Amino acid sequence: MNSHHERASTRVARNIVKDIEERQLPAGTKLDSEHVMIEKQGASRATVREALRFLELQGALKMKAGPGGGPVVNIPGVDHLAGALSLQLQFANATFSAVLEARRSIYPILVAEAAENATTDEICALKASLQRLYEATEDSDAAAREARNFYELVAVASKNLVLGFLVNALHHLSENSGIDYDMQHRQASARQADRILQAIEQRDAEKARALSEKMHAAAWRYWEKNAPELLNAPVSWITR
Amino acid sequence: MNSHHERASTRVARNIVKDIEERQLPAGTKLDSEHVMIEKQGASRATVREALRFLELQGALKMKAGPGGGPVVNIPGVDHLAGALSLQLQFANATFSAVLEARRSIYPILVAEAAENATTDEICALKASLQRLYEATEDSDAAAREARNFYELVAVASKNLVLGFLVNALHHLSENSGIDYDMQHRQASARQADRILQAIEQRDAEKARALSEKMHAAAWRYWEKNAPELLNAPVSWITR
DNA sequence: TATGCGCAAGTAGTATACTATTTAGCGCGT
DNA sequence: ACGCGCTAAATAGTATACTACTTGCGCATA
Repeated sequence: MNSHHERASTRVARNIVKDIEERQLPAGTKLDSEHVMIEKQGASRATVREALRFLELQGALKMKAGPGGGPVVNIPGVDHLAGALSLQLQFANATFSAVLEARRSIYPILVAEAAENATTDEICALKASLQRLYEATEDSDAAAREARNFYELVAVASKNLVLGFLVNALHHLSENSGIDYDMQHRQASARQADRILQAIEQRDAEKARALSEKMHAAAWRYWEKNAPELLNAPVSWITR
Repeated sequence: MNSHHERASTRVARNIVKDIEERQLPAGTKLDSEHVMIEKQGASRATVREALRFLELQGALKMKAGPGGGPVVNIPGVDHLAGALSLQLQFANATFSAVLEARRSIYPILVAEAAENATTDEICALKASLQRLYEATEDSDAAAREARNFYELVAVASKNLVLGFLVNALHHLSENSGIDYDMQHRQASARQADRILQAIEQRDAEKARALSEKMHAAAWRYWEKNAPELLNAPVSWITR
């Protein structure tokens, strides 16, 4: 028996999420507007809005104004998970080096699992992404974007949904550190990604893992050399 | 010019977090009360409360009523991270099998790193926890609690802060599935934990990793045999 | 007929005021 | 000295009004 009353806004938020789950509402579905929810949930407007705001910040829904507007179901991206994670890390006084360590530990696993589970289609998509990665080495922003895309494709190919989420969230976090890789590093990264992809194609999980470990070791050295102060910089909450 | 206006409540939440970060406020510190924040932030009460409610749900602060009450700085536990993660997973239509897969992938790494980095003090703490684990095999709840504690100690010993966070959040999630291990499994788990701890003590990372993989394979078989429907059950948002 | 401009309607967001609930602190009485 | 209960402070929740923004629709004009 819950002796301490659950918060009204929490209850409303849970009801909304439960409703979305039960009715299997796809992204883009219009939910009830505020005053309808006020009636259905039997809560005041402020309470309902607190719930909506929380779910919006978590990426579970978007809110749009105007006629035909209102709360709309949304599938949260990794950036929202990264936001929640970064908040926790800030309160744990974590530094970016901790984020990099976690990435260095997890990513090789993800790559190895991708080598075991990737379909030929997924390998093709990875090859296309790699091609774009080579072409984008000139532009720092474009390279970072394509690297992110490559990561996501690897995550999908690994068939390990949750692990992919976490790795991508960590990637998002380290991107947010303000690090900027130079052209030389970007080119080297692309070549390493190339070799990893070859290992994946050969279904050689061990080789892919080893290459990935080397790649992250190189990235670590890059940080140490070019931005040692960033390694000790505390993680702080990112809000998109 | 920021064309897309940042939400007032988001801005306030960010300011509060920023303040906590800059002043390095420890857990338990009383923050300004609502009406003080209303003045300082120049926002309405509803706005301030939306911000406070969000931070409360994220575990960044607690709110207490009554005199001497108000918002109090709090260090969020893994349960909050688990909550955020579960929300994301629900929207990704993830099942508990995905959570278990991720755990199976990450935990061996964590254990291996613990073998490399644990101090003798931490190994002592682990031994004590293991002892309690043996003693708690009679009681399902107590065993689950002590297993959690053991996990947390391993996470600390690994010195990999972020990885520990993630593993513990995943553990929290799988606990929340409603799984119940029988006595035989609890005893076997304790024995396996014992062997892993021995490997950690011997600084044998590879052995610890292999044992951990075996342990998770056994846990997987247990789920398949005793609760196959849970493996395919969708993860849904947990709100403590 | 097409196009652009503006008005109106509907929604999110903000502000203010009031009631209910919780609880620490204090005082009074036995 | 003990405890019962009052009170005040602070949040929780509700109600209502007002503001700002978005967008569809229609009218006027080229």
